[in-house]
Amino acid sequence: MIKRTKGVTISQVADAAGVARSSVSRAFTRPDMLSPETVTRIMKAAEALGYVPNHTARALSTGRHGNVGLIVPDIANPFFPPLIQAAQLEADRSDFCIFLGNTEENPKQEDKLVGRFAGQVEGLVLASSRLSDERIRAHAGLLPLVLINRDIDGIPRVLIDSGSGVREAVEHLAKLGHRRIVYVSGPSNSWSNKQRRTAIKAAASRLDIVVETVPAVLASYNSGRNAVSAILATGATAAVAFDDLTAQGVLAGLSEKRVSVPSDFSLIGCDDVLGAVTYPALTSVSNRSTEAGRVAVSLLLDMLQSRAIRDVRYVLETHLVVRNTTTALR
Amino acid sequence: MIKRTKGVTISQVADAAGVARSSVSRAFTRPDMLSPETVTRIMKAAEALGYVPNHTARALSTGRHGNVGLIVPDIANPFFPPLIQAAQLEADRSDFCIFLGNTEENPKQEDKLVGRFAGQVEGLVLASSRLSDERIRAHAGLLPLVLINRDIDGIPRVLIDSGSGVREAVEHLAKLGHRRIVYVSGPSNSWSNKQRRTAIKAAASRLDIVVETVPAVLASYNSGRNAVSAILATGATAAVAFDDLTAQGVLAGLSEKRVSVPSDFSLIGCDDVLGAVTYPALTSVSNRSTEAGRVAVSLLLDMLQSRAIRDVRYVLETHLVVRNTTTALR
DNA sequence: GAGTTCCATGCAACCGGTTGCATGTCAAGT
DNA sequence: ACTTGACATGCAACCGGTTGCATGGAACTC
Repeated sequence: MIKRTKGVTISQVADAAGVARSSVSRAFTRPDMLSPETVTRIMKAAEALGYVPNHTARALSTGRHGNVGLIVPDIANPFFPPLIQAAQLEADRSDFCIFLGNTEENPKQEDKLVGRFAGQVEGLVLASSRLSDERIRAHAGLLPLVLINRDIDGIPRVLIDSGSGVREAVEHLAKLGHRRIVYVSGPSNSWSNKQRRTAIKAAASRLDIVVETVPAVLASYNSGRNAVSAILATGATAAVAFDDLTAQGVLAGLSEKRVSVPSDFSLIGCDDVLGAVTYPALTSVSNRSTEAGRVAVSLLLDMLQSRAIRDVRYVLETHLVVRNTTTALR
Repeated sequence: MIKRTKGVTISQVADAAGVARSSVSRAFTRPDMLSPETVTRIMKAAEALGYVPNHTARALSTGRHGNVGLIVPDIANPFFPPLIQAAQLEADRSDFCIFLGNTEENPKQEDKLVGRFAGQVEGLVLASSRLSDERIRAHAGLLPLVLINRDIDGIPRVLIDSGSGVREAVEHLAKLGHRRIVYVSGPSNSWSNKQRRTAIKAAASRLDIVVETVPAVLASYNSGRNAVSAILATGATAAVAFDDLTAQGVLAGLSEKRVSVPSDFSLIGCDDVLGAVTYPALTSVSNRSTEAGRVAVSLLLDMLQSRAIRDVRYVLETHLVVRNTTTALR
């Protein structure tokens, strides 16, 4: 059986060291205000008693608890773990802790989480939020907010411009001789999906390539797989998928239909989350999710410091990473 | 520019409703103690002012803040996201929030995070902790702790018994005619790695199969890929890898050496995190990470309720999921 | 040696809730 | 009509820190 030791308070330390509570407090927060001897005496007493400042009490009186929240739609989507990791690391550098929320792609759940987090975090990062602009604006009125992959005026945001990479993807396919391609689209309410579809169409029309869109409903392996018949029906010779997961599903679906990649069909993913880890290595549009997570948290911490909200719009460009699922048309 | 509204306090609501602060407090926490009319009057006033109870203040006086911590060694390892997701969901059901910590496989960082979390969480789940038994015991003395994939007497723990699945894997290979196999091992300080290696050796010796161990240092794609030469040098016809990531690396390495899977070589992964999402579909040992996350949090919440620590040892069995990377020896 | 500064420390109010106990009111019991 | 009890509400202490201001003594000035 393990017994719990309960908290040592500042008063106990003060008694032990023969000083006032305020001095103990200052020994920990502003030691320069005290004489060095007093500080060491207090520290010794604190050490001996095993004193640890109570985070909650400190938060109550200062109003700063050193926590930030991070809300993502789906942790299981491989796009997010690196983002979360980077956010965590960045927060850690400033001794902040991260509250993590997963919304299951559900705006109601997202609203609920924001509410639960508000009050225990100093600020919030919303990644790929599924909330309406109005809801986001409303939340931003209550606490500092930074968005990732949502573009709302007046709210600091970090945008991964997959457009630039997608453009390269189309150019790459054009150079390989493909004239008819498919875009396997993702969730219709996703900002990234709109961005990618728009970029593809623009690039294709510029290069005189025909694009058809096949919807994959969700960004998932199975949707990609189920989309294969529709993809082949278009007569296209190459496809760009909304993300790597979808692409991987398409890959599997094609292989089941004995269409081999890349000799019979070229395929490009987005986000580059699986490309380097699977076989055949997927040609994909790089994502900058790590930077996005880092920058978003760093921006948020800046806001907390300066107490001012600047209208930042931080754009991260992406590029095509060519691997082994694309080849020249014979 | 967005301006922040600052907190409405219980006193303001009390004034507005013409009652004492304590009544407002009770209206929110124990409405049964008040007359229904008073409650509605208070609620109306609160609503009008936009009052939201201050979580921190409440936590300070009650000692309960409704947060639990979850610490994992590597979010980017696909084993963990489903675990985190399930933990989150379970916490959510009881209106708890999750603090997430990522240790980068570093015990120092883990220790630091535990320290930072303690004091703002009511309890902690340590998944695949890299800490020593002593450190874990020490932490368990300070706050309620539940372990995942660490087996320490006296501390509640959830164990994923990959042994059972690994045994099935060896039996499967034996049935296919393989007599000489390789275990591509993972991090040496990992509990799961020990468990898997032990299970393989036991099963193999029982079935009269030769096992050689090839280390892959880290559980990663590249380590697996680099291990291929050593694997082939053993003359084995099949391999079981520490996890799916490693297996995927081995797959890539084999393919580079023109060894095709499964016709020339059979390969089995562990954790089943990629098998269903890549091509060719990887035969793998199922993981139960979702259940593990859910059960661990549920156990922790139970502990918090009853304030008692039971010595729970919850074991989740695993099974082999046969897909397309294993075949009979010709 | 008296006046002025400056520094180290203590005092006490405050952050925003919760809760044990006291008080007052009203209805039921006899 | 008087007691008794139940119930609704208020009072004030408390959770564990932080911080503006007051104080006292030492050093410094002239």
